[in-house]
Amino acid sequence: MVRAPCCEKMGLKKGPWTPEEDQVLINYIQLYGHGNWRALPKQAGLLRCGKSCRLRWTNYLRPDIKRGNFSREEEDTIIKLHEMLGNRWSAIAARLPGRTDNEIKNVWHTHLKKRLKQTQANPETKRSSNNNISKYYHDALHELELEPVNFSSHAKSESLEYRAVSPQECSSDMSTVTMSDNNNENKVCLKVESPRNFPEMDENFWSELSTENSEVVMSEFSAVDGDTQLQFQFSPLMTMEPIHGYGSNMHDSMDYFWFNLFNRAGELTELPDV
DNA sequence: AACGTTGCCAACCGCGAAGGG
DNA sequence: CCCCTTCGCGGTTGGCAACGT
Repeated sequence: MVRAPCCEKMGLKKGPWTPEEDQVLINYIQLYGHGNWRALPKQAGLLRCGKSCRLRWTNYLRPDIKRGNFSREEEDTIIKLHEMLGNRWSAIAARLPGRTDNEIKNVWHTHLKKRLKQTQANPETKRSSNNNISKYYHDALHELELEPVNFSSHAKSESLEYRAVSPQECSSDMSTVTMSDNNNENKVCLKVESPRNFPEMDENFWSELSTENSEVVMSEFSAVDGDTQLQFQFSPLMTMEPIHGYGSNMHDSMDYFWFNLFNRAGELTELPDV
């Protein structure tokens, strides 16, 4: 394939944008939108390539962009999401309203990598981050108007800190959790009757969840009378240990997992109308 | 004050995916 | 299918400002 000529050879401008150029781009997009980035600069009267215009708009001029320093909560979210998603900056940005992938990437390389190193060297900081996971999980639930799943903590053995919660122990509004030891390879099997109104998720969601940095394998998924039944298999706890200090016990792992689950569910329910 | 170094961030580059013809 | 264009993503760079010597 023949690559398109670069901007300079076409006599197009490169480098920092001037306020005048910004205004031209904003005015044009407000009037006509940005259906075709390649054609846009010519139509708008800008001596830029379409790619440069797109970048300027998506990373800087878009009206919904949040400027200014990242809050501690945003930084914590980035660290958590980076654990789950790796260098998928656009996927991380999709979960941080008003922040761009470029901005998040910069923050990661300039601040958070360092902070994470310090965090891993300091167990006390690690503990406070764990509390944030729980917070995000509950925030996500609240946003989706879902009831929290009732996990009851109980040290049944060294490797298992949750016990089964009988329906009698839960109020009628609560979800129920049943748990059984799966004799097969020391795995723990957890069956969850999900909260009401649990969002519908497609195959991609589940395949991504079970294969990517995740120690959780979904073994069954079915919808019964409008309710969703989920069954997950958890690897032995020792395999959760390497995840940067999370999952050192079952409680952390469950928070981690539910945060992951509901955060993604939230995103899927907020897909824009086509 | 002058110079070198480091940190930061906007912008660029190149690749791969998606999609239309 | 294949070819080509367009778009989006992640890695990298360049220039500026702050800081150190």
